[in-house]
Amino acid sequence: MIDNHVSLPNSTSLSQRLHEQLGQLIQETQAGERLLSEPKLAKQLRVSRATLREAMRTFETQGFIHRRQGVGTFVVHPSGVIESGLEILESIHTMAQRIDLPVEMVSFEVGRRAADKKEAEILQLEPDANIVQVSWVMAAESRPVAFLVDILPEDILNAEEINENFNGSVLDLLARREDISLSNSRTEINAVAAKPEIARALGIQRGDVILVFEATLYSNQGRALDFSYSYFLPGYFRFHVNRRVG
Amino acid sequence: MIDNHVSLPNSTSLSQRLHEQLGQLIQETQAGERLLSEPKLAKQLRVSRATLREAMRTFETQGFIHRRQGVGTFVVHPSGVIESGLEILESIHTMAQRIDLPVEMVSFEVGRRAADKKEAEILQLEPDANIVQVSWVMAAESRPVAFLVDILPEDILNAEEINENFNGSVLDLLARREDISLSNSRTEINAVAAKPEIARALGIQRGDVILVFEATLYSNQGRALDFSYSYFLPGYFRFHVNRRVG
DNA sequence: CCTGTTCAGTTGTCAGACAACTTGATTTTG
DNA sequence: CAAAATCAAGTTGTCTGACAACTGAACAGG
Repeated sequence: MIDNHVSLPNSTSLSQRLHEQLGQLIQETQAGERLLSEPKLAKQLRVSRATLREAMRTFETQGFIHRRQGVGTFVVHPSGVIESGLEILESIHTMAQRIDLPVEMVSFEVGRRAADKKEAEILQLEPDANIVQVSWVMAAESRPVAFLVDILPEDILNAEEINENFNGSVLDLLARREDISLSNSRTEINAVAAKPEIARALGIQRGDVILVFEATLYSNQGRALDFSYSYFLPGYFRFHVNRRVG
Repeated sequence: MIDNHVSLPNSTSLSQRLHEQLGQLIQETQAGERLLSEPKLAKQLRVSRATLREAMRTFETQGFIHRRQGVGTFVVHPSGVIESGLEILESIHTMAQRIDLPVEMVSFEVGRRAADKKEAEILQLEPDANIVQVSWVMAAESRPVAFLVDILPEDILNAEEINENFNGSVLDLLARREDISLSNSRTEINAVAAKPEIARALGIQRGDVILVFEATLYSNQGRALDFSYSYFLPGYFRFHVNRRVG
């Protein structure tokens, strides 16, 4: 057995591995069941109790386990796949792959124009600064199911770069970039009646029901990198959130 | 100065206080700014570094701070109020109060009937077990804005208890109960066209756009306590989620 | 039967230490 | 002089061992 004191290349992999192991353990444990005590679990997973507790905190924060002093740690509700809800940001493309839904990109447009007032404010730009707009329609089984629009400052991503590398997700494009580090996205959720241009893109009637996400993506430095509208045809996707009691 | 080693009544208040203090500190710090180093911050907040780090994990998990080994901890995006998104479960009633929206309960029904197949499965009941159904319409400025339906096993909450204590939220009712401890809720989000009964309740046209939440509330033991449909008239509420990059 | 006590096991918190990493200044080297 | 290598200080990541606070069950005494 390898002593965990040896100098491994660090690269955040210990936390990461631990997180995955613990997540798997929680998933394999039935709701209501107790976990091994912290000292035992720490020994078994070959980490210190402090490190284990930090990892546990992430799951507690998300409501998957519940700790009671003097009693133990209990699994609350594995409920299928952990972290497949909205709390983790992933591209629609990745999401579709995960549920084995074959999709295609049926139309694709890149434009360049001045930002309007709302866009400038959200993206923290001077008025009339230039933005790049990427929009496309995603189809499953030859049927349009989502209409995606991304709006970015021109200095983040220019039109050429998009035309070269776009594979169905601005998010994936940004994630591969070395010079920027993505952090999180604030996503507003709403239901609307389809406006004519949306209806046309999705092949539905004007006024039909649409689920829309309005999201702002931030870098680790707190800069707004991307503002997007995502219009989903109800029924093809199931979005859920795990909500903790306050 | 008081030594923090004295025996205080514990009651989870240390973690709680620390969480609030840290949350406030993060909110007061501009996006991109660095926090004090962990040893300094721990000394200032009068907790050990280990405890501080656990608290920081909760904020990191939610994407509010970002830690870089060897560099420091940075605030990502305070963005107004922390934890006001969907990740925290609160009643519509509480939510309305928080944004100073005066609301009233314009209709209210309690019924008792056998569970259908879907309900029995979700609530983990035998088929044809009895359930209690509570439904009501919430109005703001004399206009219906939401239609709420709660479905509970009869042994959790009986009709009499509801008639006595209902103040506009089954969640608040359950939260006050000593014999059960709430944990989390899995909430599915969708957009639908209003069915006739919903349209009637909300005073809109059949087929109008409605935002609907389908939620299952779980206890700490992993039991499903409540299954609910919440129909929201778009525009009166703003729901958002903070999504971490995976 | 009921009540209070004890005890083992659990999570909560602490202090101090070292490892790994980053950054910028300093020194060395070509 | 310029570039590369080294160093130093400061930061987060992790470990160890310890004690406090709490819970639940077993136990003793009424």
